Formats: sequence, C-alpha cells, structure tokens
Amino acid sequence: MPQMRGIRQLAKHLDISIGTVSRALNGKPDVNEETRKRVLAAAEELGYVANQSGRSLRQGTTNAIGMMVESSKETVENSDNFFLGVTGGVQSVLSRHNLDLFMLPCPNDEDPYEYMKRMVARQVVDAMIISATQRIDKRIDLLVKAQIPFVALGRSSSGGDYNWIDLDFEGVATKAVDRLVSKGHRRIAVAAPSSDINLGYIFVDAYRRALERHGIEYDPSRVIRVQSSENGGYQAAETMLRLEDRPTAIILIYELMAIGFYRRMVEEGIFPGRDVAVIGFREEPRAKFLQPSLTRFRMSLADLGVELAETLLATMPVYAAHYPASARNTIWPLELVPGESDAFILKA
Amino acid sequence: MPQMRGIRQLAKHLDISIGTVSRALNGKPDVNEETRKRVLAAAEELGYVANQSGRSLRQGTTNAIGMMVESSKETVENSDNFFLGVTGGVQSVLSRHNLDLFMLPCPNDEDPYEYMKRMVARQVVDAMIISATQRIDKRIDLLVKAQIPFVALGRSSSGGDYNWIDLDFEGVATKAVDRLVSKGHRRIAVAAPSSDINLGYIFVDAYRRALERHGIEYDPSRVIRVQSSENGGYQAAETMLRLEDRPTAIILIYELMAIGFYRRMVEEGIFPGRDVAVIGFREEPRAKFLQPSLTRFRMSLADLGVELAETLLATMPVYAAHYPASARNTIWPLELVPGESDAFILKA
DNA sequence: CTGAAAGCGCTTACAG
DNA sequence: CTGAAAGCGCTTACAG
Repeated sequence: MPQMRGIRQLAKHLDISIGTVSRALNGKPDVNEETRKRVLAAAEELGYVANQSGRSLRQGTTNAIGMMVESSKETVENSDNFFLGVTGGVQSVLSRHNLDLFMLPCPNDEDPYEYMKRMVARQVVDAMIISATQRIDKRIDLLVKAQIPFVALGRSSSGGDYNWIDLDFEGVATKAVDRLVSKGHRRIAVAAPSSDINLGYIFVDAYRRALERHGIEYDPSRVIRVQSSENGGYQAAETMLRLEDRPTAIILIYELMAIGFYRRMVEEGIFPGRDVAVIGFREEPRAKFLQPSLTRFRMSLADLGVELAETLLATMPVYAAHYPASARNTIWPLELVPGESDAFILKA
Repeated sequence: MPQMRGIRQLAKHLDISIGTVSRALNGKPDVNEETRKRVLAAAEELGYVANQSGRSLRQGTTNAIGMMVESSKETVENSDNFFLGVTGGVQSVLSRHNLDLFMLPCPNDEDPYEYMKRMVARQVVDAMIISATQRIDKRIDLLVKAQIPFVALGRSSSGGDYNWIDLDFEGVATKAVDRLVSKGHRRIAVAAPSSDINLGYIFVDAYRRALERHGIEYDPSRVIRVQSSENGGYQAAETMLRLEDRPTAIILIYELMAIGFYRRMVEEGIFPGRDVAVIGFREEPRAKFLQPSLTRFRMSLADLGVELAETLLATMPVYAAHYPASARNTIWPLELVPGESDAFILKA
C-alpha cells in the first residue's frame, strides 16, 4: 500500500473521515468539540497544513493577494524600500482574514501587461495590488474585464471607475508653490519624471494651477523632464543653469534628485538654502541627511499599506461586509517638513 | 447547461479532447503539428492559460520559486533595494524554465520560522531562497527535513551541508585591515551589527585574524555592536569617541552607518578622511554621495541573483542536469572602491 | 496521433 | 454530528 499523505493520512491516524477532519480544521460549526480538539491537536503534532492547490481548486480561491512590483534597474537603483515598507501595513490587514501576500516581481525583460495577463490567467492570486500606473494603463482594463478585484496605487485615465489610492500630488504642489512664493520666489521650476508615469502629469497640472492662483505666468521651459534618479537631479540642475531668467527655486518630484541637484549646484558655487531654494518630495532615508536639510513631505508607509488593503478587501464580495466604509478612491495626504533648503527669503 | 471554463471550454471550441489540448499546450511530441498550431492559436485568441491549482495538484509541482524576505521596520528603513536588485538576476535564470518567482514577505508579527513552516506545508512554491540567516537558524533544519530544495543567502551553523552563497566578508575584512595598516593605522575599530545575524560573527573573526597577521593585538572593546542603520553609525561614533586609546580608523559593516558616523564625528570637529579613516561595506546608493567619498566595496546584485538561481536549480532533480557545474557553496567576491575617507597617511 | 478515464488533495452539499 | 461521494481543472498513463 502506498503511503498516504495529506488529509487522508491525518484522517486515518484519527480514524475518522476526511470530511470531518476538513470541517474541524476549517472551523465549521457542525463538529463535536471533542472531535475538533483531537483533530487540531493531531494536525499540530504532525505538522499538517492543507495543500493550497487542493483547496484552491475546490474553493475557487487561493487565499492570496498579489502585489505586482517592477524590478527594472531604474526602479531598483532609484527607489528606496517603498514597497517593502507598504507590505507591513497590507499584511496587518490581510492576516485578519488568513490571506497571504505574495509580491510578484515583473521580470525586466517581460512586458508588465503580459506578465499580469499570465498571472491573472493562472489564477495564482485572488486579487491584485498594482502600482506605477501609467497614464494609459492596459493592465487596469484587463483587470476590470477579467473581474479580478484590485486596487491601484496611482491614478490613471484607463479603466473608468476603479479603486485607487494616490498620493496627494496636488497638495504637495500647492503647498510647495505657496511656500516658495511666500519666501519671495516668482521663478519656480519643477523637475518631473520623463517617463509616462501618471503622477508627472498630475503634479505639473497642480503646479500650474498654483502658479496661476498667485498670478504667476506658467512657463513650460521651467518644467524640466529628467530621470527619477540622483543623476536626473544633476541633469535638472544643468538644465536650470542654462535657462534664461534662471529660476530661483525648484521643486523636485523625486527626492533622490536632490542629491544630484545639490552636487551640480555646489560645483557651480551656487548653494542650496542660500542661493537657490529646493523642495523635495517624499521624505526618504537616502536624502534625509543632506546638508542643508531638505524641505520635504512626510507620510506613513505602514498606514498607506493598511488603506490599500482595506480598499482592496472592500471590493471583494467575501470581505466587503467588514469594510463598509472604505472609500473607493483616496488621496493620501503628506505633511510638509520644513528644512533649511528653502528657508531663506529671496531679496527682491 | 452551465458555462464551461478552462481547458474544457477550449477543447469544446476546437472540437477535440482536453487531453490533446493539454498535450499540445505543453509541447508534448506526440501531437500532430497541425493540431498543435490550431490549439496554440485558439489559446492565444481566447487568452487561455492553464489554471495553476489544477496543474499543481496533478503534477505535484507549482512551477514557482519563493524568495522569503523580512519586512521588519529595521529591514525596511535601513536596507536599500537589495532584494529587488537580486530578483532581476534570479528571474533571468528561472524564466529559462518557465518558473516564476514569488517574493514571500514575512509579516512583522509572525515568527520567520512559523511563517516558513506554513508556506512549506501549503506547498505554494517548489523551492525557496532564504536570506538574513541567523547563526542558529531553524528554518534551515526545517527545509532540510522537509526535503524542500533551497538556497540560503548567508551561512549558518545550522543544517549541515546545505547550499549557500555568502558575501566574502573575510575578503572585505582582510582588504580593509590591510589597507588601513598600509596607511599607518594600528588602532582599528569595527562597527558590527548587534543582532544575531551570522555575518557579524564571520566578519569579526576575519578582522581579528587580519589584525593578528599584522602583529596587532585584538582588542574586544574596539568591536562596537550597534544597529545596522544610520543611527547605529551615530552610536558607533559616540562609543568610539569615548574609548581609551581612541582608534584612528573604523570599518563599518553596513554602509548606511557611514552617514550617522560622519555626522557625529563632524559634530565633534573630527573630519573623516582627515582625522579619522573610514571604510564602508557594500556600495549602496544612499551612501554613494557622502563627502568625502567613502572607500567601499562593490558587487553586482544581478550577477548574485543569477548565481543564487543556478545554485538552487542545481539542487532540484528536474533541473539539475542543466547546471552540472554549479557550486554548492560560493563566496561572493566584492571589489574595493577607493574613496577619500581613508586616503590620508596617519602621522606616527 | 487521439480520446476516455483516472486521480492529484481538498471542501462541501447531501444523506443519515 | 459524521461519513460517503462528487467534483474543482488539470496532466498523463493507457488503449486504440
């Protein structure tokens, strides 16, 4: 006789049927308490945990949530542990429902859309968290069409009415412009990512409106498109140095740009916080120690993770009842942390 | 009649049996080429991809490799995108065999051992990549016992003869000590992690041996145990300042420590690269822009990922034949990148 | 070369 | 409260 495994073996060991074992393990009410105790004890002792494929096939659900991340060279070198920071918060919510989180890194040589299509078709997860949304993002249309519950970290023009959370780029742009204007600046540049990532558009729009509120004319040459990296910041400084009517202040959409920006300016004898005002975006460890300290915006990654997970679960029929009040769309606030990089008053 | 799905629907659509569809899709040889073409075309058109649970259950294999990562606050704040950097290389190897990589983040409030046990029992992946190995690491014993193929990034005393790759801490310690001694230093401190992570022990051992080779007595008070963080570097400087016979040089096991170390020293009017020599460990973006530039060690994360994946596959019976020459244990070299932080010659 | 059938490990109506 | 049986979607001997 072949060796039995899994639930069959456990049932044999206990001399009861596999159905009862399953019901006991899954907390079904119609099980004798004495029986349940025996089953749980034996499972613990033998280290039995239900095979996920068996469960998934039968239940049509994997009890896992996927978080797609991209591991391109640019992402790796130029972002900090943003995603790992968010996972903590996400998991704290998922664990309430015995859901696991898998991070799904899209291979560099695979198109993110194709990768997602494959993951969806294979049904390795019940729902998805996606990020780095593009202005036009086919992934969103795919998920909507395939009726896979999902939440996006980032807005997009695609997909119509779907669930997203996005950082408050408008708020950041507005606060940054207001602050710089209050310090006497009128010629304010912005360094925005050169990729098609949606946040670039949103940010620049808000920056433009903020300028207009202050009666400052929008000058497209002051929107400097560069890579979201230290080197991009260096390039942005280079470009800014060559502008006619050189701006006296700059807002950097990615904080990491600040490192390269500082460097290029100092090379030129122009000192941030004295000769040029700089505001960064998200507080991140790498730029936290810049001298002079950077004015920047702060947020809690863990809290963002919680919000992401709750928004997602609210869209999944099985869990929706637990999260009735969850917003479908959230603008995630950031708090301004004043530094020395823009503290001076510009002389008129 | 209920709507059919999956392979059944596809077979119906093509008016052939599901067995033939399966064989065609899986590249089995005994399929008419004409039939195969029709099947592939139809699958592409209808977006059919085999349900993973069905496959896994039947085949006893998930075609996925798991990479366990920890997302504790300390890991998140104080490491860069190390893991995401490695995944690129890992995936480039896995994709040759149509294997997917899932990152499995261990929740903060769950014991890594329990988490791993659960993942292993559920059989969500065929094999594992683990990291952050402890000196005694129960996970390794578990994987060995459960006969799950795995590779560890980091050595451990546990588990006997298993597969691992580890950074060349000995080489780093030796090169760093040699270099400092050649610049005239005799009182050399080291800042090591306070956790039980295995690399701390390996590093300190090698440091000790290197000192002895130069006829320098080992002084335990010069091994400063701190958190692997910027703040830890600050603490290390604090401790060093208070030592009798204050060291003239320090080796920081985590590069990020350099930021805090510099800061504390400058507060005291002691300038790295002039009054105190500093050598960091792995080149990482956050510390790359320190002034004066830090002497540090460089490695390729992508290549390390490739090596990890090949070592892992070499232990999996199905793939072993492709990787006959893979070493079971590898010491991964790092290259010294000279900076200005230790360039001066110490006056006797 | 193709089809019919068994069975991977589980959960869940259903019968008792 | 428990057991026997069906069936989730697939792959793979086996028969033809």
